[in-house]
Amino acid sequence: MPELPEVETIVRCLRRRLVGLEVRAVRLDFPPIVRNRGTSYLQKFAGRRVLGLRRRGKMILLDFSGGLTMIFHLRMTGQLLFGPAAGPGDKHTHLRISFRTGESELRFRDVRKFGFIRGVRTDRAERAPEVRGLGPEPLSLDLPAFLRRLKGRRGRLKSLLLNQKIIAGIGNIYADEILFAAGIDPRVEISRLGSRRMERLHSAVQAVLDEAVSFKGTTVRDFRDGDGLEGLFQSRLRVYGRQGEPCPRCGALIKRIRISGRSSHFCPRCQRR
DNA sequence: GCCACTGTTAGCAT
DNA sequence: CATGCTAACAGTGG
Repeated sequence: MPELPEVETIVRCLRRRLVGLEVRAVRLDFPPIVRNRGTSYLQKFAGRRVLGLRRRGKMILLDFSGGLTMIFHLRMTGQLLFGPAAGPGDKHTHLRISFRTGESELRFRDVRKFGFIRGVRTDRAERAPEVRGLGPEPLSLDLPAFLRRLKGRRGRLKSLLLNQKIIAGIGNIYADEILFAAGIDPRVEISRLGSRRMERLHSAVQAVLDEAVSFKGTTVRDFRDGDGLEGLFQSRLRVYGRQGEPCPRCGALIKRIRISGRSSHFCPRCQRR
């Protein structure tokens, strides 16, 4: 669930809470979420200060003094929460980091356990296996660079938007919203897109993601920011989850179909092949 | 109880 | 290499 706007929201929230804090202890309750070969790697973070937080696609990079970085991916149900340490916590909290000042701790929760953590040297963070293959950031991608990324690709447009190697950070919700904003059918073959529609697509990517970030992301079910608060964008969704409701533009009923295994929502009248 | 469904992506097949 | 399908897990709703 956390796509670019949700991850950006978490990063901005936690930056205010964590920067400057010194780690007291790292406790790991479910070792398989750590991708390092030895899970004891995370113990190296004790005694270090948080220098900053970054986002890359849907990944969160937490930089510590001494040149170490903790990389998080929340996948579908992961949460990164900062708050008062509460006893043993619930069974879905897999990692907790306590700090020398204050009673609050940072917790990594993940009901489905798809998310992961990897500790790396900061100077090698970009080369971590999960970060290395990511495409560029959509919000700093100008039109010519965007067109070059799409050139020579095949398949359905929606699958391309979801491909993190082409552009990093777009997931199922925003792919649908972007295609609605651009007025393009999600099933369209990429090769059939003319330059007019490529331009519309490019501006829709930026407009939708920008707006979703300003509304602090979308909470369908699990998403929370670093303080545990829900996003505000769910009421602004135009098509995602709105099958059977009238299109906000033309009134036709929103359809829901399956495209390469993912549910896809679109307006059959506004969005053209 | 059982089955279908869920926002991601690694790994495998084609 | 590029693209497409599925499993990994746990919970929810019909």
